[in-house]
Amino acid sequence: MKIGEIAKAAGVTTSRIRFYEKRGIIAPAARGANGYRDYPEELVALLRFIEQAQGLGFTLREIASVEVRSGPHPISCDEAIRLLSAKRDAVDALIAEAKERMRKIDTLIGELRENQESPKE
Amino acid sequence: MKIGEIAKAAGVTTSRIRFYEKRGIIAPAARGANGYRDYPEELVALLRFIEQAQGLGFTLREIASVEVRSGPHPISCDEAIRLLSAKRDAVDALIAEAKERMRKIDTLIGELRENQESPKE
DNA sequence: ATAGGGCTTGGACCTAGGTTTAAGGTCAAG
DNA sequence: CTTGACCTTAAACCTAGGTCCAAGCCCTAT
Repeated sequence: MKIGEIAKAAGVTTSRIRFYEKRGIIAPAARGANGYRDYPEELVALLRFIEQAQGLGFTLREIASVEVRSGPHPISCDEAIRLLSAKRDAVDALIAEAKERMRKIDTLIGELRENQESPKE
Repeated sequence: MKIGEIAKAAGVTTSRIRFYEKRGIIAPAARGANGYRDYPEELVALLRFIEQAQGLGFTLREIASVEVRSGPHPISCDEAIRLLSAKRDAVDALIAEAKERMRKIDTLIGELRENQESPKE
């Protein structure tokens, strides 16, 4: 598959694919006789995985550290589980913080509303 | 308070404070006769709030939209409630997003563990 | 064979959020 | 009065994650 085809199939831009290759997030593509990049269809899954991982808050660096070493089946090792667990904890902490902040905001809103109802103080 | 003092008190760098001022995240500081920035102690709390908000995933732009207006000209009670409510909704959305993120992470971890138990297919 | 797309490269540019640096002014202590 | 710590500015630089562009090749259809 040419770069445009795989980009379309995976729903990413061609420039992004080349960017990923340049940064080592994906392996350099094989080249046809004309110099065009030639991709196996499996790369579609990988590109989707990268997007998914980014959506989960992973940096490209983190993704590369998992993906590059483990080849075509990227998400299948202890390390991936370790990284995901760490990320899970981080997201959990984020939620706790956000809830605390919301509680504070709610308190503040409540106070303001009271102020409004009894403007005299 | 001079910039170094307030920076230390708030646990941020002086360059960051100047950067915030330049970007309009905080109001321009008063200046002493020597041209030095002179800060009220309340700014410590604001700087801490900015860090907190960033920790919750808010961009500086979003933070500025609330902060700048609550600075020089005190906003009305109504407007404060409106802004806070918008913020509340944003935090709420963030929490929802984070929960979804965690759900996906848990799913992935589950799949990986299954993969581990039944190795190659 | 000529037009149009798609491909190649490198490098410039972009937003976000800062840090670092250069060149200089100020202040308090010794 | 000199030293060192602190302040001022603008501008350059940085990482992350990309996009855009120019100049030029390749392929396919008409």
